[in-house]
Amino acid sequence: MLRLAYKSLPICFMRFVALTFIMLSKKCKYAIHALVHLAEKYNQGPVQIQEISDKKHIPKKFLEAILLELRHAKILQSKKGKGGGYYLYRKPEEVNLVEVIRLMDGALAMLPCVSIHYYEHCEECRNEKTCGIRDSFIDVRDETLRILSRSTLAQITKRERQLAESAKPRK
Amino acid sequence: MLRLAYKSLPICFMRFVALTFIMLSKKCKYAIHALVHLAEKYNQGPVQIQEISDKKHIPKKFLEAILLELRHAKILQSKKGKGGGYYLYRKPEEVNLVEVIRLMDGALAMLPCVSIHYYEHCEECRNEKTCGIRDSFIDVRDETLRILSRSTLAQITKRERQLAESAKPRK
DNA sequence: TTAAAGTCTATAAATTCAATAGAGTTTATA
DNA sequence: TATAAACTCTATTGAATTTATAGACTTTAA
Repeated sequence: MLRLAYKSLPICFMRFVALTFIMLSKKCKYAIHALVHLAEKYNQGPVQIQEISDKKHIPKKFLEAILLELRHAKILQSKKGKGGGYYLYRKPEEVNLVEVIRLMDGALAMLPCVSIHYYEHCEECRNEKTCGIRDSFIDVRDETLRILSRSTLAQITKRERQLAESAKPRK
Repeated sequence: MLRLAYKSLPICFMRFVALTFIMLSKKCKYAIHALVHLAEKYNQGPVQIQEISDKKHIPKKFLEAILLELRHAKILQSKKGKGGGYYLYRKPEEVNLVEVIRLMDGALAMLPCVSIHYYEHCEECRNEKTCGIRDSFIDVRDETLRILSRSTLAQITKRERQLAESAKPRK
């Protein structure tokens, strides 16, 4: 994720460094927003890429590729030809953020050596058994998984309706 | 963080894509490992860059820049000239992973719109007040902060000693 | 005075991210 | 059955970031 946050540091190559954040990629954010849009339109027929692109301000060509990937993962289904478009392949309750993030960005863990799906041996610690750093990141991973697996498209759209309701001016 | 995990996908530009993970950068991992090493040698005089580089398998020149940055953040102190090196500026109890990660990689939050230190308005959701996506990521952020702020260098080295002890063969 | 060790500026190579171009295929419907 | 709408797929590009290296400079102990 690119984001310019200028730091004044004496080291040349770090002086006007754009801080990279440990954040979701744009691709992943786009995917989530597109899915939420489709969840709102669940059971209302196919939605065109152009509509999602317009509503969520996502570059159309980039969105095409993202939706295609979601279709291959059997999260979305599409209908080709005139009157076609994309729609959810499963119920909104059955799609959670863990699956979407893993598909788009890969591991949820902050270190490869604590990742469940993308595990990789850590170069720096000689002995994983006695590495005191891993524990904290295992805890973070588990909490993240717990929270994001509860966040389904159904839960998100429900929450949006609640927030919209409470934001309305009272009679 | 670069890591090659090949996916077989029909889309050309995503076929042999190297999955990017939402992970700590190498720079940040190196920083943590270097700090743990210095915490182990707390109050034992300056430790040379070369020693840390050798022990933790970190490229020396890269490590130099990292240690310098940690010194500017008043986490480390250095001694120049012969017999010089780096040592902790504060007690190991007073350096936690939140500070180190924020310094090296920036925000801990997974989305700019839920970040405390690097907040940025979200382009995709028109109205932040009624966005149903933010809540989950606020929860993740808070749990991550809670866990990593408890992870101090003192806690990590203590844990390493415990693990080393329990890994020993019984008499 | 000299060797050891950190400081600093500059640059390079590899990789990733985000986006775009354009031809091809499928389908509803006039 | 022709046509326009809409998804599918391959390919490529440009910019930015990450990681690493080169080399001159400064400080200090002995």
